[in-house]
Amino acid sequence: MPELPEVETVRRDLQRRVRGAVIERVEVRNPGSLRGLAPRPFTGEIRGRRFDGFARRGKHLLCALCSGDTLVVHLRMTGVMLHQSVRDPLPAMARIVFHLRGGRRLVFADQRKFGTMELAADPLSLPAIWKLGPEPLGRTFTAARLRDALQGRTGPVKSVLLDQSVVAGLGNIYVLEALHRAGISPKRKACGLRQAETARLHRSIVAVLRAAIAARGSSVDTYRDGQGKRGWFQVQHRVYDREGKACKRCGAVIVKEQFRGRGTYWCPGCQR
DNA sequence: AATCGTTCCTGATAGC
DNA sequence: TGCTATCAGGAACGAT
Repeated sequence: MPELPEVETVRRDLQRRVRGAVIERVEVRNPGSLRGLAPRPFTGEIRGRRFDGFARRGKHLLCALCSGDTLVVHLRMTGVMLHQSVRDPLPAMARIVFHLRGGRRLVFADQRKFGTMELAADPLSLPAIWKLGPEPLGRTFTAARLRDALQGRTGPVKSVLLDQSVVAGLGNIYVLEALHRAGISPKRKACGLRQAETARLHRSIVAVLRAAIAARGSSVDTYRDGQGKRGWFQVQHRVYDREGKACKRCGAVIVKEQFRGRGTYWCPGCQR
């Protein structure tokens, strides 16, 4: 599923290939993807505009239009943003299609229809954006800041790291991968981590995200980049989707358990 | 204020 | 073989 590294990969693809493109027409094939907004004002505001640039905040893709408005996209579990030629077959799960001048299009496809997009004059006015915690690859995300955020949180560290107001952009895959690298069990109480463990966790989060971006993300299931290609970080996973396999660090068998309604992978041998 | 369960959705898959 | 039940999960939401 698209988390920070996947959304960042798509952002870079679109920045390189779609920036400057003019939208001739918007096709709304699934109005539900527009988060309750009626299709008519949506298409009307976008038609004829130019994509000025692509930014990212957490897992949100921010598409700036020349009108000053921003198209805020969240891919959730199965969303993809595919830049293709009009000669290419339209994906079966195409939900919103931006027909671009010059024979190309930008397709928002989404199997499970959980993904959303909305138009905002100022993205910071959206709760989903202003409530976000620090960018884990930004200067404000320090070990001290992570330690502060975990203080007073009695829930399991895995759940707390999935809270987007603590750190922005982590999902199930990278939380579990970071916890393994840090040697910390997902079930540990967040506020119970020692300072050295918090420091290790901070380093692990940064390291795993950087490595995943370098590998263009994890294509465990439906994730694809802006050209429809797979990422390859999944082959570097140490716990996620590795149930029953040997831990690459200590050799113990990786276990999977439903924990708080989510599949949770960890190594009982080296995660304490 | 934090936390927990529920809900949304549909293709893939396991089980019979 | 073919059908059906189950599963995957980010985040909003309501209840506690």
